[in-house]
Order: sequence, then C-alpha cells, then structure tokens
Amino acid sequence: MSAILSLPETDPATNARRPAKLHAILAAAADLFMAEGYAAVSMDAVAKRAGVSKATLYAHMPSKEALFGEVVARRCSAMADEMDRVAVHDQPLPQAMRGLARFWLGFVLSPSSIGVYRTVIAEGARFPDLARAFFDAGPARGLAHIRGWLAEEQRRGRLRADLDPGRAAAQFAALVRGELFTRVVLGITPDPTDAEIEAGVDAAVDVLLRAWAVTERPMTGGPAGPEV
Amino acid sequence: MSAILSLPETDPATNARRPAKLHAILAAAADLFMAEGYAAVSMDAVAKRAGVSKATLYAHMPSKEALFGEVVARRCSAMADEMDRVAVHDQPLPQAMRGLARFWLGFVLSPSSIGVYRTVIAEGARFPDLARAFFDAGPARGLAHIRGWLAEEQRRGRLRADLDPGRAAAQFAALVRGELFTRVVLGITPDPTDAEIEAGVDAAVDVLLRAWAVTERPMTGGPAGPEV
DNA sequence: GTCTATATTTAGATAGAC
DNA sequence: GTCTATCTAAATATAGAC
Repeated sequence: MSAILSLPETDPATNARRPAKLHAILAAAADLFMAEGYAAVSMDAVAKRAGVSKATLYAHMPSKEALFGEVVARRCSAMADEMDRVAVHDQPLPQAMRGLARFWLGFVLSPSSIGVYRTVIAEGARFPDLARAFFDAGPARGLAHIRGWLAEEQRRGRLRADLDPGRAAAQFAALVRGELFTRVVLGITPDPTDAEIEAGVDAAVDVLLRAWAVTERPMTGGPAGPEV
Repeated sequence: MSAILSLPETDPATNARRPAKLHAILAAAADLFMAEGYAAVSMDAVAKRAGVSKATLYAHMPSKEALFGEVVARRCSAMADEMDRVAVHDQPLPQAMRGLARFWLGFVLSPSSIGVYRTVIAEGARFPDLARAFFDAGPARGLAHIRGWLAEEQRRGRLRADLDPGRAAAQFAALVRGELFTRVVLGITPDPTDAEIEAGVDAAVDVLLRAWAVTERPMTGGPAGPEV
C-alpha cells in the first residue's frame, strides 16, 4: 500500500512535481478562512501556516480569490460525499426518523459544516457563485436526500400520503436543525453536548410524527386542519 | 414642532454641535457594513458615502471597530423595539397562530434583519460580544415573545398543557423560519414573494396545530408518541 | 519549484489650517 | 467641527537567485 496520500515531499527525478505543498497550502487556507473569513486572512498568514513562501503559494494558486474558491469547492465536495450515507427504513418509524434526524443534525452542527456556512454567508455578497455552489452541494443535496426518505416512507404507508415530500423535507430540515443551529453559528453555544443534540432530535421527531404519521383510525374532522 | 429630528446642519452659535453628520456617518456605515461586511469596508468608503472627510469621521468615532459596534448596537436596539408589537389571542387558534407566524417570518426575512444576521455571523469570531448582543436583542427576545404567546394559549386551553413553552417556542421559530430563511441568507432567493411567505406560514402552522392543538377527544394511545 | 527581497497599492489613523 | 494632505503599516502580487 504505497499510498497515494503519503508521497514524499520531493520526487528525486522531477524535483517535487507532486502536490505535497499544495495540500499543505489548501489545508492551511481552509483552517484560516473557515476560522476568520476571507478578507481577514492574508496570503502571508496562509503561507506561514502552510510552511511555504508566498512565492510558492502563488506558484500553485493564481490569486487569493482562486485559493478561496478552491477551498470552498473542496469543502462542498466533501459535504456532498458524506451526505448519501444514511437511509434507514428497516426500523419502526420513530426510530428510523430519529436516526435520520440525528445524522442530519450532527452533520449541520459539525465544525466543518458550520465553518463553511459562516464563511459562505460572510462572503456571499462578494462571491455569489460560491453561495450557489454551497447551496447545491449542502442544503439542496441534503433536502433531496430527506425528500427521498420521506417519499419511501409514504410508499410504505407509514407517513401520510397527502404530504408534499419537497415541502415536508424542508420542514424536517428546519425543525431538526432548530434553534441549536442558530446558537452554534453565533457562537453562543459553541460546543453543544450530546444530550442537547439528542433532546433536539427527540423533540423534533415528536412533533413531526404527531403531524405526519399515519394513524390507525384516521383523524376525521379534528380541530387541527386549517379551516377557512 | 421644531423637531429634534430635522435640525439645521450647523448651529450659528456653536458651529455644528448637533450630530447631523453623525447620522449621515452611521447611516452610511450601516449600509456598507450590512452589504459587504466589516473587513471589506474601508473608512474611506464610509466617509465618501456619508459626504464627509475621513478626519470628520474620526472626530465622531474613535476607530473602525467602534463604528461597527455602534452600527450593530443600533440595529439590535431597533429590532428589539419592533419585537414587542404583536400578540393576538382574540381569534380562533389557527388564525391567531398564523398571524404570529406571519409577523415573525416577515421580521426575520426583512432586509434589515438579514443584514445584521449576515454581518454578525461573518464577524462573530472577531467580535464575540456583538454576537451575544445580537442574540439577546434578536433571537432570544423573539423566543421570549413567542414563549409568552404559547403559554397564554396553554392557559386558555387551546394548546396542549404538557408542552414545554420554551422548547415549543424554539420549534415554532425554527419551523416558521424554515428553509426560506436559508435561501434568503445565501442569496439564492433574495426577494421572496408574498405567496412564498404565505405558503411557508400555512405549512408550518398546519404542522404545529396537528402536533400541539388540544383535540376535543384527547388522543389516547395514538401512534405518534415516541414509545422507545 | 522554491526561496528572499521588493514593488505597488490600499487602508487605518492623524497633523495642521480654517 | 470640518477639511486637505500625509504618515505608517500591512496586504497582494512579483522579480530574480538557486
């Protein structure tokens, strides 16, 4: 396993054609941009943290904007890859829905997700294309995933058939994310405990099941429907 | 009515002791900071937009940080003032809840709210105190307001008595805000239509009423409760 | 490819006249 | 209080040696 991930820094023949330093640069840039935003990070700081000179940095990346774009693009790609990994239908509905909610909440609260979100929001005015790319790779992809799960549960007759899966997926995402997401993004609750996360998941799933689960004896004329 | 709001720019006696230019400075700074963030806005740009010289700007504000803090503080104050204006209980529950949801969603989607939110998120790492102040003046105050409304509805017997008002308020806020908020913040849907807003309100209220409204014949042993 | 040293621009903040 | 002109520091980007 002469892994492609741990190449020597310099190739004797070609004198460092391998992108070892590029990795260092991108890692350093990601750390700094995610933590401090675009404008506050200097190319000097990136070079210093990556352990290279500024000239080397500019040999790999044509500009600060390009570097930032590359960092965000890679984060989005990683997010999208991780997204398609959970789909549970082989449990009773409450447990299955809790599993999906737990995965989703853990994902959006991860430091990586929070970091990209904050950065993209911050620089959205200057880099509208990045905001779009982030939305497609993150929220939109997550919503599509949830929508598929909901549709499958409808097909199995465990969720109400009259739900619009797209609208329901948006509600699922928003409710599960909850206020905890706002507090984490603002740094009010930087490190939520597992208990907080679990409580949020349980509370959200409780509401959604009450509203969406198929009842044995269907509610007829209940007071809940938006009459008028 | 020699209004205090429309004073002449210069007082003949004291030679402009009145803060007419301060208002211009704060307005210009608010526009720029909300649109482009802290680091991207130069003091030159603020002075130019305000129609004053940089020296005048520094005569009113000791530093860029202080100017930014003042801008955000005033926004937060305005938000807090506007928050305590809606509390409807004299309608049937669906209409009353829709009214509250409509007010809340309109408020968080307003350009002013979105601007502060984006700015505070962007600079939260550098100005943690501002993030806290924003949270207290905005989200926390809104949650308290919603919590009070929910508690009153519980007292009237129209919402389930076993709800935790604090938790429920957080869910109300998150669900009503919905995915539309994310899209607006990211600039994907910069100007949501009234129809989109109304659809979001109706869908959220529908879910919440199904989950929370007191039913004539209480649900016993329904399939919704999270039974392990 | 990589480094040191530097050119060029821009931004935050101030001195001194009126 | 307000302005013009300027100082100083820092940031983006590059030239030239190895």
